[in-house]
Parts: sequence; C-alpha cells; structure tokens
Amino acid sequence: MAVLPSSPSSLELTISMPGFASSQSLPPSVRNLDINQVPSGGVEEDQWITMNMEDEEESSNGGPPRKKLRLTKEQSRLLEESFRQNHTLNPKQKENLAMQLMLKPRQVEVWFQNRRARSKLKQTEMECEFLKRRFGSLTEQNRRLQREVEELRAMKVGPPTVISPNSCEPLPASTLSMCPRCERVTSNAALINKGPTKTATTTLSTKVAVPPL
DNA sequence: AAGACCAGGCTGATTACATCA
DNA sequence: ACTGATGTAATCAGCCTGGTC
Repeated sequence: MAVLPSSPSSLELTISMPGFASSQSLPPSVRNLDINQVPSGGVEEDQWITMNMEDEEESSNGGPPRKKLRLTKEQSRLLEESFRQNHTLNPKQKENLAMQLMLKPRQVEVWFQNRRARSKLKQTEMECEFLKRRFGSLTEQNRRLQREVEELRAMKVGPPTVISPNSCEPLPASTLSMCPRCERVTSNAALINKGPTKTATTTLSTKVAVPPL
C-alpha cells in the first residue's frame, strides 16, 4: 500500500536544482498549478464507442478487435469532481463511484491511475518550462554582472565607486565580487576576513532586477 | 469544395515491478 | 518469508483532430 499524501486534494512536487533551495523558489502560478484542471482536448459529443463485457471476452479470444471505451461527459465530470476531492480512492469509494457511473470498479481505478500520472506529468512539464526560463534570465543577469565587474575593474583610476564601510577608503574594483545570496557586490577582503555571514556589503549603483517570468 | 491521408495528441487499458500491511 | 492489494511508470492501441495535398 502506497502512502497517501498528507493533503489528498493536492499534489506537491519537489524539484532539486543547484542554486535552488527547493521548489519554494517557484512562483505561485507554478507552485499552485491547478492540476485538477481538465487537460485540453477531448471529445465534444457524448459518445460511447462501445466495448461491453461480451466484446471484451471475444477480443481476448481472438475475436473482432475491441472498440475503445469513451466516457460520457457526465461520467468524466463526476470522475473529475471525485478526483478533485481525493486523488486516491479506497475500495468502498471505488465501488460506489463505479456503481454511480455504471462502470466496473477496475475502470474507475484505471481512470484514477491515469489521471494521477498525467497530472504529475503536466505539472512536471510546467515546472521544467519555468526552470528553463528562470535559468535563462539568471544567465542573462550573470552576463550583465560580469560585464559590470569588468567595467569596475577597468576603472582603477578615477572616482571611487565603492567605499569600504570600515575605513572609508575606496576599494579597488578588482577586489570586488558578487555575493550570490544577496546579489550585492562585496569586498573580497571582507569576505576573507569576516566570512560570508558578516560580510560588509555595498549596494551597486545599478541594481540588476530579475525580470518577472 | 470534398475527400483521402498522415502526424500528433488524447485517453482507456495492460504489463511489470515496488511497496506495505 | 509469503501473499494480496494497491501504487507508479512505461507502453500499447483506438480514436479524434487539424493540416496538407
């Protein structure tokens, strides 16, 4: 028996990526993706391409090829509603739902299995897309910051752009680097002397904003 | 305009294997 | 250790739809 999720009405997916502590860095639009949403596409008219018990028996005995079952709109609606309430069914629920839908319990079970699998797939695809875009924007930001660092290093002569908070002396641009956590320029000397937790930071004149996704 | 053909997507079903009581 | 129930993952296969010729 698999362990049921603590919140059966929602699936939580955690993605581990270098530079990302958790999927918490995902925006709500992706984190709270409504995986209960009915996947697009499908059949417009209610229809059964019938496959009754007899057909099933025949097909397994080398009879005519079986037709594929299509759920009616009403059956799909009920199944979706049930899925929204619970992503898994206990045997009693399965039995009741099957009876209500005039389906076999096995068919209800299969529907839920597929629904879970395809919801998860959809969610994974969306998160993958988000992470790709996020990676792209971070790469671009990194490029800009690298350029800025190069420019600062080139400005060895001239008015100081960064003042040491300790001595009020200008810091050579060549000693500067980016603090990856707070996105601020830090003095390498300060980093070495005090460590990352007590770093004296100085905000760059141009703060690079991460474009919204 | 109508019909044949094809590719791709959707979806019900099956199979293999894992996990747990 | 074995078993049965139930889960996931991968895959198959029928059907639908939209595009092209």
